[in-house]
Amino acid sequence: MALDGEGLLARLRTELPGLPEALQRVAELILRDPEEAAQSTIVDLAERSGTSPATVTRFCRTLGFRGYAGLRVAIATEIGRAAQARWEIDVDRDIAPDHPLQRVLGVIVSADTQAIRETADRLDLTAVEVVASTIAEAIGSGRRVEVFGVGSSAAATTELVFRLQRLRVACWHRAEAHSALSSAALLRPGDLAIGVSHSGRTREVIEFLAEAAEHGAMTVAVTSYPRSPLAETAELVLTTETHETSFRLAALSALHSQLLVLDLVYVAVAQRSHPAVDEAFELTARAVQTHRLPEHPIRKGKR
Amino acid sequence: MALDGEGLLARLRTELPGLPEALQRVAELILRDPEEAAQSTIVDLAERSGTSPATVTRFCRTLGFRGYAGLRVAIATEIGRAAQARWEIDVDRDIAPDHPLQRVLGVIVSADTQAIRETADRLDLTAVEVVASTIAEAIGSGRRVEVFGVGSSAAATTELVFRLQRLRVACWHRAEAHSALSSAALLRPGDLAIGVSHSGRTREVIEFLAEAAEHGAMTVAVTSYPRSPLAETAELVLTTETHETSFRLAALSALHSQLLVLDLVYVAVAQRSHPAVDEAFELTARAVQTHRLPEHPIRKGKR
DNA sequence: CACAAGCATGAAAATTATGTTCACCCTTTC
DNA sequence: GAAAGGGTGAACATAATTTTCATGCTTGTG
Repeated sequence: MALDGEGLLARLRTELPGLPEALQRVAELILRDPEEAAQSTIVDLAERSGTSPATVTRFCRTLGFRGYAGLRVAIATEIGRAAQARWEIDVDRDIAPDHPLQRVLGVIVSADTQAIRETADRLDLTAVEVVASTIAEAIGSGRRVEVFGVGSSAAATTELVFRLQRLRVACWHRAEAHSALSSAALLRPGDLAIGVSHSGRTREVIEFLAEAAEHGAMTVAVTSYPRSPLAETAELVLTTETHETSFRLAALSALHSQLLVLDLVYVAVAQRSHPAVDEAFELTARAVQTHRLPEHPIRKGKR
Repeated sequence: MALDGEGLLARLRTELPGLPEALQRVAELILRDPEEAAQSTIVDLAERSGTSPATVTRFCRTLGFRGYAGLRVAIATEIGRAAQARWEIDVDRDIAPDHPLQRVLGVIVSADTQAIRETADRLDLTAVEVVASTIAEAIGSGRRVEVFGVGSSAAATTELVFRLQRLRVACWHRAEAHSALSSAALLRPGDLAIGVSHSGRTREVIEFLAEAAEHGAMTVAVTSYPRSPLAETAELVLTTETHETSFRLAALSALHSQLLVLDLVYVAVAQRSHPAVDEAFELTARAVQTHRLPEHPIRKGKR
């Protein structure tokens, strides 16, 4: 969407503590009943929050809107969104130690789904296209794909590699910085290096991409911050949006965003390597099958 | 909302032919670009539709709104709804080799978000409660937590372990079946074993849980099939729903569901281990910090 | 401690947007 | 072809929004 109020309510909640007192009162009022706020005139809002219209205007400006109308529309948009998505009613609250599980779950779900949706909204499909084609070309051609991510991002990279290998892509994930750097140094033009880091500031990953670039490989960054050092180092950037409601939540949902992006890359590669690879697909599926117990009629469980 | 705009745009389209000419022009303009309409003042709208403000007011009344503000909010709400719905529509389609990326993305997003929501809907919170408390008790008490999953599920388990370790839980993830079995054999009453398998039929994982149970550990299965052998082996079952639109998609979104469940477990443990652990949390965050390049000036969001 | 500098705030003025009235025009109908 | 009736916009009235400005409060400094 062009003009977005995406996560407006979330942002309000986040920024609320940093706001001057009068503005806080306005924010609270809006958060307490967004629907009503969207209907109110600026005077209403001012009165009910015990402030003045001038303050409300300032409030809008502070949030980056041109004026009250902008805020109103943004709130209304959010209401529409929430109405459509049942789970997002509880949107964007933070988690406190004493919150019941039901609520915690609601918060996590909304953070995750919103992260996924926003990532999808803003993803640069052209870049994905390029990445996928490059990987697809690497199949059976002796070209290599090196993927690197540490900490939480490692889960995403492992998964990508695991899947790409099923497609017969010569693809590796390095568990630690040293071997990642060595592998990067062995890359050549035509090869591909993918670095994943939520913050875009993980030194090891940046060095990994830089090393790869130096040796002529194409470099791709997967990060939430398109202006981070990692992004600047890379040729192509795939942006993963996250909901900055709280630091902890952002970290959790970042993984979902990363997976989404990498899933798409994976599927796109599978599409582009058709049909030679469909076979590889089936083969690996069958190999795994033998480790599974046979499909069987369902036993009536005790639980 | 009192006068709601449910399907406002649809209604406009329906009623358009029956409207007088000037009002039609207004309706068309709105339908052509609802977003822009929501941003415009009544004068803008009048000018661009070649009518007068008076006409636009009449238009609002005709539709049952109290005035222009009402219409505006209704349009904005619709926009939000549409934006949200966009990712929900594509459900139940499959992916074919020739589908464009945009569509593939839509299918993946809807499969993932739906999997997340359904998992949340059906999750047995009581079981989560028990698991979380057990893990929380394990902190600093010499009790152990062993987690095992192979293939795709390994990503989820690695992540869980990574996070739990930050909370000072004595927690391990085994990379392969043999060491998983040995570790399971070393478990004792009070310890916990978590086995993750989408299908619930991965032999290694089942054996792992069985071994753990034999030694008196509490056993938890995370699987999409609550009546699978894995589930029957385990004491507690956390069910991850997936959308069975296609085999491939189910596998992709299964990971999101697993992550959701394990995220919840993680947060629940963090809650229950407060406050001794808040410190551990900060500490690890800081240790990682030094590997990051310094934070840089934050973009104060324009608009 | 006095004082300046800097913000936050609301009162009131200025501007703009919105709603209302009314005169006109174009159909339609008899 | 005249009267009735709805549709329309110009002009006005009202209300909402924005801007300006004076004031009080905090913060840092000599």
